Amino acid sequence: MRHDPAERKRQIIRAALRIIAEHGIGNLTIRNLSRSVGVTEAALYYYYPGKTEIVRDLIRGFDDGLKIEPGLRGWDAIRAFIAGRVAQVIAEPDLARALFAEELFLGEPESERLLLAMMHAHRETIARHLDEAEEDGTLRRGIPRDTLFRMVLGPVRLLVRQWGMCGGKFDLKRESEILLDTLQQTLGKEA
Amino acid sequence: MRHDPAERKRQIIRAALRIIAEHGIGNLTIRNLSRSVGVTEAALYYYYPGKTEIVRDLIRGFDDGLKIEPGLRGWDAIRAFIAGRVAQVIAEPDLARALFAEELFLGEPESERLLLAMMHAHRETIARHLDEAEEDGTLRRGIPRDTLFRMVLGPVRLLVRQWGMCGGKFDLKRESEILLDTLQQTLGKEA
Amino acid sequence: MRHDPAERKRQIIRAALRIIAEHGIGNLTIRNLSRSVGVTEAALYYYYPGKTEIVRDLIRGFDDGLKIEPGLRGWDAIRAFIAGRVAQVIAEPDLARALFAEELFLGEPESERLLLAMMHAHRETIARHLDEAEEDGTLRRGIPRDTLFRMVLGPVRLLVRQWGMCGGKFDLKRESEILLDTLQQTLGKEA
Amino acid sequence: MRHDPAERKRQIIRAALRIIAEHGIGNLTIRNLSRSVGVTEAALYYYYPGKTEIVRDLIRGFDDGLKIEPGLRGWDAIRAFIAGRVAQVIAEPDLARALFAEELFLGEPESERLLLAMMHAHRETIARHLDEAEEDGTLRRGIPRDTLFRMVLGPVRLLVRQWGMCGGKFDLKRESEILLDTLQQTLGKEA
DNA sequence: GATGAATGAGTATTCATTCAT
DNA sequence: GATGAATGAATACTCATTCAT
Repeated sequence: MRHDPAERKRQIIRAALRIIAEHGIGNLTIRNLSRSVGVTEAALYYYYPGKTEIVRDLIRGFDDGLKIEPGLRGWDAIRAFIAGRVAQVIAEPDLARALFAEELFLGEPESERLLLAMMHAHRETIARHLDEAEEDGTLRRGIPRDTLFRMVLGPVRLLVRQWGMCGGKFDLKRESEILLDTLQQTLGKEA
Repeated sequence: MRHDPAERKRQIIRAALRIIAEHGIGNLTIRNLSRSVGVTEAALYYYYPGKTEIVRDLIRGFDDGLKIEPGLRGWDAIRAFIAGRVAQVIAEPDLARALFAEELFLGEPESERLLLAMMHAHRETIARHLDEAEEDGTLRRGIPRDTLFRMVLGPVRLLVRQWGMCGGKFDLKRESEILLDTLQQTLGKEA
Repeated sequence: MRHDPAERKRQIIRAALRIIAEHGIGNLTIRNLSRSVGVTEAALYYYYPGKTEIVRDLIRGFDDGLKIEPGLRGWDAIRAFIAGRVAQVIAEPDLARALFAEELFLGEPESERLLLAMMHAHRETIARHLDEAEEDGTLRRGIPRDTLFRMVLGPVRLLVRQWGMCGGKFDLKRESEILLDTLQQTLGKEA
Repeated sequence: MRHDPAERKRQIIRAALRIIAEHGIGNLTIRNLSRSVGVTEAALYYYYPGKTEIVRDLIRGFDDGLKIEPGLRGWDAIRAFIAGRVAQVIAEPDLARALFAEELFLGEPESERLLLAMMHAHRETIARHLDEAEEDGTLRRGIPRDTLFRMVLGPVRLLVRQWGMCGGKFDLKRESEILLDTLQQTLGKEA
């Protein structure tokens, strides 16, 4: 059982993520990756047809298990979405270095496309829930939607990256809750 | 005179930045760089001892011309700081792709250190000015300083990256002003 | 029974020949071969100890079923020999691409030796029958034996290769008969 | 002077030809080639963008210096053409192993095309001169043109290959003259 | 100020082969 | 009879760098 193929693939992806987080994408080579997994370079090609597919799987992992319960709306949905991200990053800390670093994958057109599609989908989701919050009267009116989006997601992205860059030295979950409370408070209907 | 060494170096850095922005850091090779500049690969070594030093200069360029007039304090200083960044990015649009992508330079320890130092310095500066704003009564009390920092700089970073990734399709200056107005308004002393 | 070992081996050899004919000997890899046969790479090693032995069998196949009825002599024997080659090539068209391409198997010493031995044997056979034709008075005197051999077998080789390279677009049997008639006529006793 | 680039390129091509002749095209690797030339593998890429271009130049060399003086016609032209080939092969004996082995380059589409084009051009040339010989009354009538072509060039090809495979053990020039005399005699107008 | 020629280490990938199951 | 998983050595090619000129 130690070596069912799906598990090995996961092992490879995890190792790839760790290399990116620790030594940058420039050091994500087949050699480094195979060593990190503990097999030969050739062995990787038994599981993946090429490096491209490894990176593709890695990027797809950015979205894994990231579903908002469909019942939620407005701020609740946004909080759930962000809590999901935070949980994901805590579960796989190496994600924090790569998750929001779209530039990393520049030059590999397929990766670029994948990432852009993901970003777009997330923006749509958040924007929809911000609209709901406005309707519900729990969000100030008059702020342009794009600005609003940046004010909500910008801080989250920075928070996660800070956590990644300092090696998880602070309590990400707690800080994210403080951040969201503050956002909700300052962006909420003014007294 | 057209090619005094300092100018050539600047030319090299600009070409490097363009390559990173357009084709990713993985394509920043001595060969590509030399072709982009229009000289031989060997010629680059006349100006720089090696690739490392080119990247170092490139990163140092991130901070060039980024001085807040010393007279300012509180929100004025913060706005000036961010306006400076925005002006810098508009002047050199390729910056937008690399400026906040600390992960790009992972694996080159000196670059990492440089970037972290820059980030730290900026955080100190902003934090100081946020303190001033609190003292001046133009900023809500009770928000932890780190959270505050994230809420101000996170959106700016995201804004600049969006502008970079969409190829400068919107008016960055205007959007940054809207963003700052909104920030100042929502974070300001409540009613 | 559909897959008794001998049949499988023949199947492997046939597949190998087809690969060489269609994609060149550089594409005769264990992987391509196994896929073409429809089994795993490892499975080939059940039937053959290695690639070398596969190639050896393939070359041996060049001579399979190539027997001149012992009763014949002179031109009749030569015609029978060549008709045999032609029939063989028509039965297995991929042969036409490899049969006379001794260079293909250079670098594998055993294959080289095998091929040279085959060529030598054929030359002896043909030469003997040419001698007989001279004795019988159906062949001009005065032409050196080596030249004679080249004048008879050279055109046949070229004919077969042309047929192979154009994908069997003309009637090989008919053309070979025309060729032999003409050879016999022009090389026969002058008026 | 020892190292002007054109000479180095010629040196590379010659080495490549020698490898093919001695060890087969399967051993024409960048590593073997570079060692044979006496430089690093990387150095080859200074002169050629890739292996493909080396092979292309090599094949182009098959046609180098192969011009029939335009004044000649009929048998004279054919003899000149063949004498040219023979001289070429004697000057560069490794050619003998590769010159007529079209199969060697199967699977590299560009090489295939190049070779086929060359073969076609030569066939046209020879066929034209055979027509002339018929007009001039120095060639029997009634032999189909394709057959005629095979009867003339087939023996030449075989002769050259025999010379190549036995390592130049006999006098190629002399044998080729004997061959041509005999051809001209047997194919000439019958008494 | 800059080039042409070269190198050694590294890149992704493919090869024939092995072996426990 | 055959497979799945793996390997070590090779493949073509690119990298940053050097150095004589």
